[in-house]
Amino acid sequence: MDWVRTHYCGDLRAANVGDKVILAGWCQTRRDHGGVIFVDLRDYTGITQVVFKMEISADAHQEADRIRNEFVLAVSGTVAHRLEGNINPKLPTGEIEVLVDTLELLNPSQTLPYQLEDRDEVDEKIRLTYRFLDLRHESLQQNLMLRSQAMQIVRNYFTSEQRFFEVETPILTKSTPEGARDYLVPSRVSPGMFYALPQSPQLFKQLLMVSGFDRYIQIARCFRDEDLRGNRQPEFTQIDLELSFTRPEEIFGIIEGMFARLFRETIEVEVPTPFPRMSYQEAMDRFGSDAPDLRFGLELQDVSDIAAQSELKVFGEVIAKGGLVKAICVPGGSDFSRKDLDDLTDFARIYGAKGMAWIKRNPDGWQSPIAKFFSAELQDQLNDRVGLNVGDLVLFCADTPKVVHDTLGNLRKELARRRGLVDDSVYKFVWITDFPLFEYSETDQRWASTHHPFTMPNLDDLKQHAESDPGKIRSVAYDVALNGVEVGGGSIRIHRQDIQNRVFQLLQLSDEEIETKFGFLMRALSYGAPPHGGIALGFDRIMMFLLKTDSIRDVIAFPKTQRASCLMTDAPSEVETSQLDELHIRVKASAQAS
RNA sequence: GGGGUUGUAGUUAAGUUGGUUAUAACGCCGGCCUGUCACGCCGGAGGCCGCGGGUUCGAGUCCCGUCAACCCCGCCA
Repeated sequence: MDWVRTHYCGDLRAANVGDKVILAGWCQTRRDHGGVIFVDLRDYTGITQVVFKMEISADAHQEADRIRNEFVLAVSGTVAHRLEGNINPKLPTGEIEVLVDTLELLNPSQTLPYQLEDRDEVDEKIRLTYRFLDLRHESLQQNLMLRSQAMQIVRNYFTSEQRFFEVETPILTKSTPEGARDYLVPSRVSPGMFYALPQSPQLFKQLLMVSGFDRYIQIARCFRDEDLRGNRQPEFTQIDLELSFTRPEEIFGIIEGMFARLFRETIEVEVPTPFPRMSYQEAMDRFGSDAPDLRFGLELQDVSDIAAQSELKVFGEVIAKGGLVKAICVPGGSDFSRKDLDDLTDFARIYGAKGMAWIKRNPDGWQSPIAKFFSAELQDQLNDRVGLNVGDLVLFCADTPKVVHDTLGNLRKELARRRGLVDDSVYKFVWITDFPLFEYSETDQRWASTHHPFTMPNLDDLKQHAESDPGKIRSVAYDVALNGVEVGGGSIRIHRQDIQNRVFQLLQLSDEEIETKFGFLMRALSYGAPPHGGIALGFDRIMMFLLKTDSIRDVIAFPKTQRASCLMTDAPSEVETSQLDELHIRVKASAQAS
C-alpha cells in the first residue's frame, strides 16, 4: 500500500464522510473491543495529536490483534463518521472515525520501558537510557522544534540582514591549555601527538579577521572537559561572531537586534533595546555578581565603615585584613523565623561565609545577636545606610571581598526566590563592561586571564599597573547577562603583536611557550592584523530562557549525564586493544575498569 | 576533589520501634465484552529491596564502604 505520513492528518480532519484516506504513523491502541479498535494515531512531526476510532474488517482485525502498544502502522479506509462539536478537546477520540479496509503493520513495538505519557514522573536515568523514546514526547519535540526555528532566525539575521559570513572552523585542532581542560584526540599518524577539540573557535575567527573576512558568524559546537551543571554540558553550542574595525557599541547594537528579533519571533516577547550597561565594578558593588539579576532590588550595601566602629571583634578583624562588611536589607523580612535564618546561614556557608549576622528591626528596636555591639548612634547610622525600617531584616556578610560578593550575590537571588520577587515573564538584559583583565589564581600562584589571553587591555591601565598591580588593569571585555545568567561574552581583541606579547609575559608564559602554543597567532598579528572584536553567545542557555526550563538537557536532543556519559549509547566506553595499539596508547593499569 | 537528595516488580510509589510469605496503582500476559475515551469484569505472571561488607537469633529497615542519577561548591581562559 502506498502510504503517507500522518502530518497529512490536517487533511484528514478536513475530510468528509465517504472520503478515502491513507495514512501512517505511530499508534497506540486504546481499546480493542470486538470489531472496533480505538487508536491514537499521533503526528509527531506536526505535533498535533490526532486520535480517532477505526472500525476494521475481520482480516485487518487479525493483524490489529497482534499489536497492543506503541506501533507503527499504515491504514487505508473511508471516513465513516464525524462527530459534531468538540466533545472532549483533550481526547477527541471518535471525532473522526475511519472504516479501515486494509491495515499494514509496518513495525510492531515491544512493551515500552515506561508509559510515555508519564514522562514527567519517570526517573531521568530511564528517560536518558531510552532517549529515542523520550524524544517522542510532545514537550521535547516542541523544544527541539523551537531550537531549530531559533537557529534559523539567528542564522538569517546574521547572514542576510547583517551580512555576516558563515565559516566552519576545525573540530580537530590544537590544544591550548590556557582556560578549560581540553578534550584530547590522539593522532594515529603522529605517535604521541594529540589534537584537541575546540573550547571555542576563538583563534580561528581572529585569524579570519586577519584574512579579511570582516564579519564572521558560526553556530559552533564547543567542547570543555569540566564538570557539568544543570546549565552546563561538556559539548555545547555557541553563536560565535567576530568583526573587524569595530567597537563594543557596534557589537552591542548587533546583538541587541538579534535578541529582540529572536524573542519576538519565537515567544512573542518584546525586549527593550538598548540594554542597560553597567561596569563590572558597579555590578559587583551593588549585586555581588558579574551577571546581576535586575528583576528585583535587594541590593548590597557596604557598611564596612560603620561595622568597623562596632565592638564586634570579627568585623574589625575582617576589615583590618582588607575585607569588607556588606549587608542586604530585606523589606518586611522580620517575619523570617529562626529556622529560616539558620537555613540562610547554611546557604551562605556554601559560598565560603563563616557565618551570618542578622538584625530584625522591631517597633521597640533591634532584635539581633549582635545588637549589643552597636551603640545607639551606630544603630541609627546603620538604619539609615541600609534603609532598615521597622519590620525589615538585614543580613550581613563579613569576609574577603570575593567571599562577601559571592555569598551575598547568591543570597540575594535566594532571598528573591523565597519572597516571590522573581517574575519569570520578564527578561532583563544587561551589558557588563570593563572586566578586570586578570584574576589571581591561588591554585597556580599567578595571574590568569579573566576572559582569555587575547582580550584587549585598557592601554592606560596596562601602562600604569602592569608592574605594580596587574589586578587593576581593566579590559575591553563585556558580558551580556539575562536575568542573572551569563548568556554571552566577548571583547575587543589584541591586534598588535607587542601588546599580545606583553600580556603573555604577565601570564608568565616563556618565549618558548608563546612560540609553541601561539606562534601562529603571533605571526598572523605581525602581518597587519586589523583591529577586531567579537562575542560568543551560549545558544543552549538562550534556548533555556525561551523554553523556561532549568535543565539544559531539555534543549539538547542527546545530552550527557553529570558524569559526562551517555546512558543511551554507553559512551564513553572501552575500546579494542588493537585500536589503542594503532594510536600508540596504553591505558594505565590503575585506570582499567575492574 | 567536596556537600546534599534519591535508589524497593517494567514504571510510580508504600513499607511502623529490626520480626511470618515485601504491598498498591498503572503497565504486562490469558479470558469475557460492538461505542470506549483513566472503559469495565474475571484470572495470572512478575522482586539479588542498587551493589559489597558488618552488627544481630533475625536487616528492605541499623552501621561502614561503594556504584549510579540529579542539585550545588570547587572547576568552567
